[in-house]
Amino acid sequence: MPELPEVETVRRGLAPAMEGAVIAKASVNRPDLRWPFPERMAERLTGATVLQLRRRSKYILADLSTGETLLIHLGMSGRMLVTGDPLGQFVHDHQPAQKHDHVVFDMENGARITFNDPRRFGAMDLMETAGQAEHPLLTVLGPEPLGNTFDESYLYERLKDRKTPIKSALLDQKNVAGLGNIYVCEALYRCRIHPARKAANLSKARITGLVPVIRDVLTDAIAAGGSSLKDFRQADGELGYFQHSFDVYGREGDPCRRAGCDGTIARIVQSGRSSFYCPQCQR
DNA sequence: ATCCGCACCTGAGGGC
DNA sequence: TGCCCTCAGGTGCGGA
Repeated sequence: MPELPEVETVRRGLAPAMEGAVIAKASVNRPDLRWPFPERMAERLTGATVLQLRRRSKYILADLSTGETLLIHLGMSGRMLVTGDPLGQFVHDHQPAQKHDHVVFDMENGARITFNDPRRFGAMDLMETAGQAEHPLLTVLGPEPLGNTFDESYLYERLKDRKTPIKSALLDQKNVAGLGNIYVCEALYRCRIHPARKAANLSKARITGLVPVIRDVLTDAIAAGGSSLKDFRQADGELGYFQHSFDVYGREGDPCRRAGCDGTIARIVQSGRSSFYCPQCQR
């Protein structure tokens, strides 16, 4: 699943097909993903114009002409594929329905958006646009890592008393919203911080040093179109490229890429998730 | 208030 | 070929 850069890549891929376009027909092929879909979801979407596609953390938010906002989360394995368009702007003809195609939007402009999610950890919900700030999935989120309120003093104050490992602290969406397992590993590597270090034991300089690095890692990944692991595709079906830029994620046993370091990338398990790091240069 | 492990699912890959 | 095991990008929840 997609972390912030992959979700942003999907949002950008969907925008030309969906923004300003009418949902001619919404098809909902099962009652739920992680949670039940909202009441009458297909009817509430059909006929609506998508005014704007936004992203908050790993959520895509579609503001509709009906006064409602559609919330979409891709979970671990969710994809949004755009096919078939009259202008030749998008890539493929409509494909035959695939296993796990759970929701399909046929747009009046000829584009089709297919939400496919084998593991069904994803989610969709509808809320009033005016009241979206109160949505339970959104209220708990910390600041956007690429936004203005995520800065050095914020992160230091937020983490300086935490006894939890820095890895866990950065994965906690209440502290900063949008990082996942890959980009936390990569950011800690760039900062030479061992993932098991307690946040409270890190100096102020080391914590604040994470802020620009987190921004850089995410910005670089967005520029590369995200990373393509097992399940992720851009909305046009193409692969992202950032996985070729991973310094540590998935590189257990491979040599550290830092100039002058002869370490070997190791893997440990922290709260059930793999952490990749270089024991030689991350302390 | 924090923190950790569990749960929710399917599919891919490796070993035998 | 098949079976069994492990692992996978997330995150809400209950209990410690």
